[in-house]
Amino acid sequence: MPLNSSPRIQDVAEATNVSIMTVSRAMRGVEGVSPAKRAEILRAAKRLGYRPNRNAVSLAASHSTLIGISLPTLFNEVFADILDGMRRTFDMAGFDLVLDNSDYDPQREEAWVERMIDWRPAGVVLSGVDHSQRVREQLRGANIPTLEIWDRHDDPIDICVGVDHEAAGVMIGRHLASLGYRRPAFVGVEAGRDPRAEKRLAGLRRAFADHESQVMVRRSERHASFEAGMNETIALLAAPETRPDCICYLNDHMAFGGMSTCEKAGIAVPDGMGIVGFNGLGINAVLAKPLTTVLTPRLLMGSMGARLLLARIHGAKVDRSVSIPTELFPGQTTRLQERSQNLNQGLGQPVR
Amino acid sequence: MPLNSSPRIQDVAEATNVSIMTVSRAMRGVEGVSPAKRAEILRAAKRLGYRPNRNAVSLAASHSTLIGISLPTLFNEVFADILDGMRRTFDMAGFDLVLDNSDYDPQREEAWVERMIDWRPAGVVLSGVDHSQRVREQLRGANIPTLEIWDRHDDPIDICVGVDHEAAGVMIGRHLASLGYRRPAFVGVEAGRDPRAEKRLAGLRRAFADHESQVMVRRSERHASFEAGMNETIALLAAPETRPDCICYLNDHMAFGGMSTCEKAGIAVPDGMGIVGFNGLGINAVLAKPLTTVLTPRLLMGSMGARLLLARIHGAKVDRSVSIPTELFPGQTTRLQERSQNLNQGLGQPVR
DNA sequence: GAAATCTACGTTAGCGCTAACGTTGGCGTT
DNA sequence: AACGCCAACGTTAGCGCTAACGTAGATTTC
Repeated sequence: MPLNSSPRIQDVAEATNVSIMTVSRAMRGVEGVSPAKRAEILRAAKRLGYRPNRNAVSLAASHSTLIGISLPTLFNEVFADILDGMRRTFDMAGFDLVLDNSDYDPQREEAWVERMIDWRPAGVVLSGVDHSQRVREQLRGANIPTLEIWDRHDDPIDICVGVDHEAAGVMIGRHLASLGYRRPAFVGVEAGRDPRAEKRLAGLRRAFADHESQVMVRRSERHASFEAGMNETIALLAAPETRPDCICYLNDHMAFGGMSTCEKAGIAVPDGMGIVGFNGLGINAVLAKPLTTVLTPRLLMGSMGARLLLARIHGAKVDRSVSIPTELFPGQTTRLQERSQNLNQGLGQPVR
Repeated sequence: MPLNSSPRIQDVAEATNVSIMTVSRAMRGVEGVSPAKRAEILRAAKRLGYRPNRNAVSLAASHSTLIGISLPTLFNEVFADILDGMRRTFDMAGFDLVLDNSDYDPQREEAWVERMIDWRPAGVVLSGVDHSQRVREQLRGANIPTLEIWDRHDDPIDICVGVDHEAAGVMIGRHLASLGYRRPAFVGVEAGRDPRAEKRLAGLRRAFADHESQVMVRRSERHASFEAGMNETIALLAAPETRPDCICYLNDHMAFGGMSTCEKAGIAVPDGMGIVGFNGLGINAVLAKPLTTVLTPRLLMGSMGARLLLARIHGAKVDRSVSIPTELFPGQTTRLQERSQNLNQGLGQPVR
């Protein structure tokens, strides 16, 4: 063994007087080695500090133990949670994670998928289900187990685990409508930058269509932050005649920014204005007035997705599309119960 | 070329009637190929959809284009920022990132470093400078370019880029002392879980030693969250006789939890209690009463670290240890100027 | 008790690429 | 004309490992 170079399988073979194939079998726990010899080989390997070169293993096996993961961003607690949920599972199974952040840019994702395939990864994880045709073709063509996570779809590239965002939007809309809100607004980011948010907006519109209410929409050109929530809310409040009576935000951070803005402007939350966030982020646990939001079980989604992808990698038959239920969390930023329309109009007559 | 298998260099060589070595040179942009032939080869490669198998490249070259990155967690905005700062730089240079989260556990880090070395990575990034002796030996022994980021050290494993946390602690302490605070407290997490925080505490103690003030310390057993900040603050306020007059938190999130707790308890911030966070996190931009905190340029640190590591990988001579300056941000959670001790004691005499 | 079977190995032939060195032919030099 | 030189290729020998097949001796089968 040359100086300053790690030991190879050959070195272990020589140290134990067996062929390198026997060492290979012993190291991998494959059958065909007597228990005594296996123990001796493992001891020698440990003594010499031998560890298989993963590049060589990957080449010989025609695929690596890398899992490629593409998420839009890690600034978003949602994706950090999902990643964490997956990490433990993949780690325990001996896979290493190659991470990319697409910054919500499909072209970046496409370029990265191509590069990732060059590693012959054991699997690939993409966020959401909206991907370029080329990405779909490449992954299917290369026959790489692929998990789409966070959103759901009836025809995933391979398998998917996620939330039904349109249904969540409907749930929010019905809740608001049942509390008597009738002038809804939605604050998100530029169309295409977050397809999930657009689906929730579609659900919201569907729910309010029953009440013949239009949904006002504002989209920030920046990312979905506290500040963006403030700015768009200021814009929504500018014209009193078109002022909404409730605002649904893309997430809790924006919603918090929006709520602060309303209160600074002297608008009472939840009576003058209903505020709804999304995701149930950490911040909500310490707000004096917790946000009404939708809880999304992200860690669970991550670990479930990872386990499913592992099963798929090992050739098991798994569900193609798994839907994760969400839950509406009624905070103090929406009314507790319907405020009578009549009272609202000052008629002074109780309804019912 | 077999069905359902990607083209190899051989296929391109046959399509263009040259040896595979010429294709290899053309693809890599290495000299020794005429411009005409190079163009023809690249055209054929594109047409066939040929892309070099990275596992084979890595094996033949005896090292991969992977960069291993170990961060404690991504829930912490700090590390998400640092990662993002590095990502762009590495991405543009054609490196792929293998990510691990150690959860602040040195043993996990050690195990991961060992596994990472099996990939013969082009470089490794670790967070902080506190690593087991074995990690240091392994990385130095394998001669892998290694960047330690976020903290600084005079004898890094290889190179380091970070903040001088003890100096930051001193800066905070002097600021508080200059404003007349004399009963400081520090709220962090269990010792060993965040060595940087301990260094800041040491700096804080050093600054207050000049005023013969002891620093009260509380450490949460949970992670540095809003809630943990609340809980430890409640504990600090429990005994009125030992109540501090200012509290430094491990980060802005904890500080926000602490500030909310004080105000709920009827303690005026900043007069009755000074509150200092750390890092200048996103939340601070939207708080009604911005926290006094220390701004740490994390994106800059990430991209600078990445550029330095790249230079190191390419064999350039670089500084072993780079210190990044921090800046104290005076928010509204510490007094604006010294409140006279005399006035404080009701003597009614102006000082000086 | 001879054939069939099994256990515990070894041998051969790659996986797909690159470093290092070899070869060829055209060109300038004297 | 003889030589050296260089650009533009090709050839050889791996990188470190595994799949697939081969084989010797022990064990079982009927």
